[in-house]
Amino acid sequence: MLTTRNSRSDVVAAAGRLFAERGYHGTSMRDLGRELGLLGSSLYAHVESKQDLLVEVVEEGARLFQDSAEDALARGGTAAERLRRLVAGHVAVVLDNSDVVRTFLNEARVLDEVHRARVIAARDAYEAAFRAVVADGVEDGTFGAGTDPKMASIFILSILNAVERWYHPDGALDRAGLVDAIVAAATRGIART
Amino acid sequence: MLTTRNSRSDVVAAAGRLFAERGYHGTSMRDLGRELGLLGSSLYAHVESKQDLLVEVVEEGARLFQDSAEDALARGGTAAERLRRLVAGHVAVVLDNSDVVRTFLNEARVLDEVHRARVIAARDAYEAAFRAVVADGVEDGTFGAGTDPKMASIFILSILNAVERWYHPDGALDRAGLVDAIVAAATRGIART
DNA sequence: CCTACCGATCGGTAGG
DNA sequence: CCTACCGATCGGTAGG
Repeated sequence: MLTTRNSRSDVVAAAGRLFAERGYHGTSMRDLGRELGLLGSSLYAHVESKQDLLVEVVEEGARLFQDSAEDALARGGTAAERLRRLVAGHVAVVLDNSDVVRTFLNEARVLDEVHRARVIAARDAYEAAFRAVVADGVEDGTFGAGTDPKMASIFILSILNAVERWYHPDGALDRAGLVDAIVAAATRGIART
Repeated sequence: MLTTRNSRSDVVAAAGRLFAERGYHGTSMRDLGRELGLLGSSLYAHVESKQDLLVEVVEEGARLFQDSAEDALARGGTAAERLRRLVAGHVAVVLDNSDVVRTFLNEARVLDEVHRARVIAARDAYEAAFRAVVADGVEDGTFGAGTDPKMASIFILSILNAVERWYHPDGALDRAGLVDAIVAAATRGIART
């Protein structure tokens, strides 16, 4: 059995896994090395510092959400259609990159101020995309006239960001059903239908 | 200026603050000592171990939510009334004990299996209270007949648990307005009204 | 609550 | 990617 050498992206991926599971401060470079079958000190052939690894994982998370929102909006359509694509895109990002997303959501506070500010800006831009779509939906009558786009966006994103905490892909609810349920909650109400 | 000695509960309170801000692994006993104006080693006059401090903070969080749910249900009333009291109680717990709550929500994974299992059981019981009230509301017609109590509870709790991440008490939205908005999202829909 | 420690582990480096 | 380290910091203890 041939064990190939690790690439830099292997190291980043493993770091995302451990940071997600145990947190940044709960993961030592020796833990990370063990995960890859090498010594902690050997990691410095691939990476400059531990912080550097966190920066890469978190910025990958920011990129995934940004790209998802861009895709969802680029195809146009009604506000309802765009909202559904935003929700479906978010769910896909969370379920297909849970390590990166969990690190992005929970460990960004450990970053130095410069990088943390960048993450906050990315989150704000992402939320703004949701807000704009909801505002469009209020104008075209998809959503109720009294809807506050900011509050609605916060609530929708609260539901989306919590998905990772409870959803199991092998359960009774499949991915499309999950998206349907969240879109229904957003448009028809949590306890409606 | 007289500086009094610290009590055990002072130590636990300070631990909650630092665990919430920097995480359990991001907080050293020397950090905690500095916060209280004493040396890290002096903390062991008040407490048996660092883990012990985490256990106390997290179990206080569990207790706060349990008591809140018990109070909300004890006074009876319609499903809608009980749901509103559950929401208002949750918001009060979060806003009046944000350090404890943040530690409860984010640092429980660090606990040993026995204590972590206890926390998970407490969370399950708390969610069950929401589920039961929503189920009652479906039966008495307060909520739509198609409402899934489990899914609705998860969504409501997702919104409630996220409050701590964005709500600032000194902003335009006061506490009663926040509760109203969340109850409205739960009953009339996120993007309705 | 302090002094004076302890062994273990941490992130990281030099040199191969 | 390993060997062989480094200084700093960690949780915690003995004795007062």
